[in-house]
Amino acid sequence: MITSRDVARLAGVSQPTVSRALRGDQRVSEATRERVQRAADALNYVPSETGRSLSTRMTKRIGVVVTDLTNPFYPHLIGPLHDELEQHGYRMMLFTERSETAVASQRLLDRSIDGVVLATATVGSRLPDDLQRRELPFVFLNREAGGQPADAAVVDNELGGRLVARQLAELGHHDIAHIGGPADTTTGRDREMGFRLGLSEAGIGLPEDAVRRGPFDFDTGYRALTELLAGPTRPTAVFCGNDVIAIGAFNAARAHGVRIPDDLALIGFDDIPMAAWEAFDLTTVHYDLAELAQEAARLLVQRIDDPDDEPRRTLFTPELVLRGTHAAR
Amino acid sequence: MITSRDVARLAGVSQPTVSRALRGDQRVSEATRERVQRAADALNYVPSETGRSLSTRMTKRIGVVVTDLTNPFYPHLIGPLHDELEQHGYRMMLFTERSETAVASQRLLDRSIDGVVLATATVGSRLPDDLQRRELPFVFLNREAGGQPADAAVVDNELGGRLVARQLAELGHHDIAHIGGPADTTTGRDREMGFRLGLSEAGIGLPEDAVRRGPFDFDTGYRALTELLAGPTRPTAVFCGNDVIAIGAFNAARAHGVRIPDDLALIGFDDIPMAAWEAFDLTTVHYDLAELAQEAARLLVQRIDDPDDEPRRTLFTPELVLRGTHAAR
DNA sequence: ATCGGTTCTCCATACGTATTCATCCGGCGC
DNA sequence: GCGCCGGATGAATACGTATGGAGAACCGAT
Repeated sequence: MITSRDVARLAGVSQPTVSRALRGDQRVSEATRERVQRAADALNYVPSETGRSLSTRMTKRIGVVVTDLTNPFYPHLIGPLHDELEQHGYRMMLFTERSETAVASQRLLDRSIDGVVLATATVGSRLPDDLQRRELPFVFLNREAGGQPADAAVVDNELGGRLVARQLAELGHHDIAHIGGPADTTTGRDREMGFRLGLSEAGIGLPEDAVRRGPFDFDTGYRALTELLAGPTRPTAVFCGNDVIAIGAFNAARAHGVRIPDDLALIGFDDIPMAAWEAFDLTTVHYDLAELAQEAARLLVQRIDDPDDEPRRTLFTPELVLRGTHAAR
Repeated sequence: MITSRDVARLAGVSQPTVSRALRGDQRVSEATRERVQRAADALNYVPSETGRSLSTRMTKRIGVVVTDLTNPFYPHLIGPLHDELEQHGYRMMLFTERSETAVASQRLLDRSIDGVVLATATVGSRLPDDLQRRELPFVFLNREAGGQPADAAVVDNELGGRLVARQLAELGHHDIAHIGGPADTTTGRDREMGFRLGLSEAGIGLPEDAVRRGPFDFDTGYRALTELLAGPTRPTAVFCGNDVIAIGAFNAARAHGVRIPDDLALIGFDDIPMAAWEAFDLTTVHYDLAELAQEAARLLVQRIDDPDDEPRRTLFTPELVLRGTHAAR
């Protein structure tokens, strides 16, 4: 393996000079810098990231914690996140939070990363506390965990739910159902809360047996809608906790011969690109997903640069996108 | 920061003993091991991954190179890949190969990873050569790059294309089109080649203006089908280079009022979960995507353990899944 | 010629862990 | 009581880079 010593020997300088020259330190003369650069090129030298990390105590790596990668929602966060982090000189390590075991959190705490993006926080989670105790900077993306105030890039989920409620009320719906995300996620909880508030402002109730909850995935929507259709009072409208659930519900509707939007209005949340496909043409709640991820990256990078700043929470304002899956009653 | 020295001091032993004790080295007595373990627990000690890497010259990290994360295909590779790598004690770093600049490949060659999974190889790419020159183990996943023989987990794309051709021939189609992937990918090339061969065996031609090519994404399918529908001879069947293209084409068909499968047969490739959704019910070429990714992980881990083994190429056999997007002419 | 002040380079060392080799100890056989 | 053996531990060092402070070389001014 080629080290900075080899380069130093070839260039006839010391190892520290190589280190400084290649990083553009002003204290190295132009002539020396060129000589070193030539030697480095000749040897195809690439500085060891590990050596550098040990010395600087920075790894220039960020851990990103998600649960299920195959959920179509996350790639739309991870993609922009990756690019934004790269722009700031950071690379991305992926972690799945399947089981929040001690072992798993060890892997975050072994100083192999400079910070963490929590994209799938749950309300009871101990992970944020662990990170705080270790002084490992982190930021919430999309969901929060309650508890201590911390950096976060999130959507005004309550407002989003409220917008949907108003729209459905305006369209004349009364028998309304909700297929929401898990109760221990802020996205699940707040969207439902806003929806309930919006409905009650319009004088519409949301009985508990018209509410289903589950993971933010296709199956949740598929199964829950199947159940709702089999129930005593068929809803005429369903608000889904996110687009992936809505698309699950959409497919269940099709499987049961229920026409959308004539028989059933369906509204999602997130406006992932798939929602706009002709096959679905899903009415949903829009916000800038890429911008959300980028903001999280920026917040985290700033936190790393300045650990003692006040926590900052960026709240994105959602808006309703009216497409083809809603209709008047 | 807590180091092994702190643990050593508290336990009343030397630093090397801490290192040995915590890793279960047999040469440490049971009594000492317990004492060290208690001290480590008391201090919440987590060994520094960086220090360890510098010493062992292994990082237990694998780089995964993809192009576009938001393409719905890749998550189905990355998810199982992540899990399989984790089982072998490796973590995953994500790289995007947007521009194959020198800088980008530096990031792979700085010894911050023990191996690379190339999921989006292109035929002309210099990257595999660079890796080989640096003796950095790598494996091709899904696509190959031609050139030197190397470890690879791939599907028999030619057979897959041939299966589709036979099926369409059997259904009586004559005016057939193909919307394929890029010509510089083995998946694009070989699927098209197999398709051509299969068609010609059945005495059916595939004129060049019935073939469109582009990235394996939604837009390629959408745009290409729109063009084909506007052409002089409308095809009655289209074979798409993968499911994502097929779903793009599906949506274009819907946008133009073309009924599937009555007006147009549509066949994809990969059988990603989305293909089975009722909304699409896509006839496609199936293989075990998760197993493919896992095999790539296994091949890479073995290569790392044994750098001088013969290169191994695992070829998965695809089969046609008949769903609802094909019909007899 | 001496001095002060730059400018450039090097020496020494730090970072945290793993490993090689030496050492120490007790126990055993003769 | 001597030597030997094996088990357990410690001292020294390696891994590759970055950095603080010291030193060398050079310049211009006096």
